Amino acid sequence: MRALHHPDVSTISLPTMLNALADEVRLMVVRQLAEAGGVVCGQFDVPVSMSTLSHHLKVLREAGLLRVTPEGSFRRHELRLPEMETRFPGVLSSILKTTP
Amino acid sequence: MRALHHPDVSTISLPTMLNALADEVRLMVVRQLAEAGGVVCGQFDVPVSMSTLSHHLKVLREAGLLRVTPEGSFRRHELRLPEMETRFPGVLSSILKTTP
DNA sequence: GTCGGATTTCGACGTTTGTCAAAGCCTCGA
DNA sequence: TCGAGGCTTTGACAAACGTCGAAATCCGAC
Repeated sequence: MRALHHPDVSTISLPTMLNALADEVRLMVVRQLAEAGGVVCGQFDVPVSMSTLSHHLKVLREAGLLRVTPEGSFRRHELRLPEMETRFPGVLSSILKTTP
Repeated sequence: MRALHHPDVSTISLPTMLNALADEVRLMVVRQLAEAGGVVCGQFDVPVSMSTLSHHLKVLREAGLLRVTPEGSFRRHELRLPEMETRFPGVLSSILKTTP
């Protein structure tokens, strides 16, 4: 398995982060992660195909919002909330507080 | 002058708002508005042509972030911060607190 | 090693986006 | 009424995006 790249949050720009969150599907993913802690890829409840979900997860990961850890043949996804709060205080947390 | 449409903030979705803010130029505009209060179109300091700026202002207005009032031959732009705070508490204000 | 399940990558496709120059529209003042 | 200034609209274009199915990859179990 190729090592997954997780950018240092200090290198993430605000537009990059906001762009990652400015999509209905990705917002669903982030909300589900915030609620459930770690979520395995196949367990997200989203109305798109597996390959599209995979694409969205990549966008979120490259924007510094997700940490992905292989667990056997699964992949566990977690929100990098503490780090994002350090980089952009209040932004992600206030977004998560909005009602879907 | 055709009447300018300002959507009711209650009809704005979070992705729409975030998408409007997920652009370097539009973020510059919003920051300048937050600092200066009302800003006339021609006075924004952005690295794009007038027509492109006009396009970005339209995106921001349609996302409920701006109120535009004709003043003679000028157009005054204001951030709809209080309304957006009601709709999505903390989101816009925390974004404005980040350093450019 | 091989099979099967989980996930990603690859093409491909249509849509949306950001950009500019040119043309158009509005308002004010002469 | 005419002209000029301020802004928007139009038309064009390349680039980026969201989507899918099919093929490829990876991992654990048999």
